[in-house]
Amino acid sequence: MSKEASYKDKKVITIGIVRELTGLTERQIRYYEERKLIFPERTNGGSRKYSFADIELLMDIAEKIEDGVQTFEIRQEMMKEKKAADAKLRKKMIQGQLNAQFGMRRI
Amino acid sequence: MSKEASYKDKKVITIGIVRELTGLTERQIRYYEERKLIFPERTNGGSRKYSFADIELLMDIAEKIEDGVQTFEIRQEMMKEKKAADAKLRKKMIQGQLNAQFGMRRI
DNA sequence: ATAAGTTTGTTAGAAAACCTAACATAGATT
DNA sequence: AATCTATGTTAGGTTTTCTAACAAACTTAT
Repeated sequence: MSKEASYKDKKVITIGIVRELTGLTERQIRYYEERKLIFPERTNGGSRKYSFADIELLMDIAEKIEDGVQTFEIRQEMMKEKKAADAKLRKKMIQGQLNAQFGMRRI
Repeated sequence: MSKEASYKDKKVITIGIVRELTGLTERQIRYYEERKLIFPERTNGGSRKYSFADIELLMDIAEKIEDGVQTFEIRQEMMKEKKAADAKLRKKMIQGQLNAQFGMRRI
């Protein structure tokens, strides 16, 4: 419902803090990136930067790993979810187009 | 209105990122701390950690500094604002107490 | 006008945080 | 049996942060 994702999605948190907040090791966090589950940005110097959303995602990942799910399965799930979300967004955008063209002309 | 300050108030951002987001130098950021305008937390190792709220505050401070306001004046303003906010909160808490005791007994 | 305070830059050296790459291992999968 | 997965550990190097000190340009107070 909201639009203000500014805090949640801004990549501003270094890996040490992510370690503290998630309880994961840096090794794990970097490995999940290697397995394309997570996509931090980088500083000019090359240090990783994460968002709060990333942290939540990492905690979800950790839970699944504990349940014995493998990283490539998690990745598949995530791609499915993303595909569904994208479809929903497309639909909404088309709705918006229609509204822009015809919305004001309702009798 | 809101209660979910979790993202905005969590101190998770290192000084380099704060520099990038605010345009201030690290020297300035540390100086404003010395003047008690801002209160970062610390990692175990001693590195400063800021919140998004801190960053917004720093940008307000920067604006005032540009307008020629001195740090101690800014501090005074801030203390006044805080005092007002505290009073408001106290009032609200007392309201809550009253509600807890008598709120259910409304006829 | 002199003294004192404010704000910021710069420098230096040390410590903390982060990086990649490689090797190791235990367990799961093929 | 061979491969893949997930994680630990180590090593060496780079980036980031820290404090402290000195300096300079300005402003405020005496």
